Amino acid sequence: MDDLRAAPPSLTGLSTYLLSRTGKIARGRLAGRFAERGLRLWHHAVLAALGDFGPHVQRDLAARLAIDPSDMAKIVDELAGAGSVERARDAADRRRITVTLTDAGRTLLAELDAEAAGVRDEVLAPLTENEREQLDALLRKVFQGLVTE
Amino acid sequence: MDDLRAAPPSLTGLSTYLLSRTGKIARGRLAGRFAERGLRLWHHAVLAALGDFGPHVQRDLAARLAIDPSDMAKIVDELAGAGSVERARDAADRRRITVTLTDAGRTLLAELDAEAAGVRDEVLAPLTENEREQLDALLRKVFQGLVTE
DNA sequence: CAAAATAGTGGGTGGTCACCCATGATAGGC
DNA sequence: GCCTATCATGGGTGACCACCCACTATTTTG
Repeated sequence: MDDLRAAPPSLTGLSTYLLSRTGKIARGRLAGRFAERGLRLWHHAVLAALGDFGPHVQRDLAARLAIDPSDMAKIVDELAGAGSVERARDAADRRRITVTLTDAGRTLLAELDAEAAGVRDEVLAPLTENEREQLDALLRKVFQGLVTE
Repeated sequence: MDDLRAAPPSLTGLSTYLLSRTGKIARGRLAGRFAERGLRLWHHAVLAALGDFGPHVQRDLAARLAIDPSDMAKIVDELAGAGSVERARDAADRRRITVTLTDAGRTLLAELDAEAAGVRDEVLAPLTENEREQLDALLRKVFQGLVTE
């Protein structure tokens, strides 16, 4: 138990510490898998947003994901370079660029989704199906509280 | 609902995504509070380890918290500068440095623990007492699975 | 039509983080 | 006693991240 490697109980006794640690490990694992493809988590988030909501004006994409428009430009640029998304000037307002998922992007998104599901299953392995649903419901409640503050 | 700010459901549908996000927010809030005191999360972790397990040889402290010994040296140096810990050469093995919590350090630790508990209460505000215990039990199970892999 | 606001982009900054190596001091094995 | 391993430490690196500013092109406002 106290094998010189055990984390301090006064930390592990905090739900938020466990939340942090487990969340960080989960994120790290997924980031690791994405890195093998030369991708980062933001790439997945952008593709997911396009998959879920359809084409976006680039600025709206940044707003939705709460990221700096300048950073979004770089991410979209990388995705476009890989052929996962297409950029098109808006005819009505030529300042705007509409970002659309390509077929290749949709395929990539499906693969990344599968990776994410894989990591989730790994991380939640100790839980029964019923417990996973409980955890999900609780986390959703907490998350909802945080984003609507 | 879809107000251009909503996160992609294919992400929020992943428990690990919620885990990541909520964990990151919780960690960020606590880091913010600590930053006002010129401290970082590692400072708290070190103090907590000393509080829970008593004095440590510096190297063991690093091993316990899974941090690079070189980084631990810097953190301990900062804590010693603030008078929160004391460093003493081990008489038996003069290469080793034993780190001990001072009274001031113990006081600081109590304050940081209180901050951490405050953030936990903030983050878990949407949950009932019973739900918090459920969440804690589930997280502990997941965490246990991850660290004993 | 001039002035102000907006979109995308390039470039840079400061901070954290996890490393890794070199060095000097000390201990232990043989 | 000599060689090797271990400890603490200083210094540096590379990745990532969240920002922020300046500039150009374009649209909207008045």
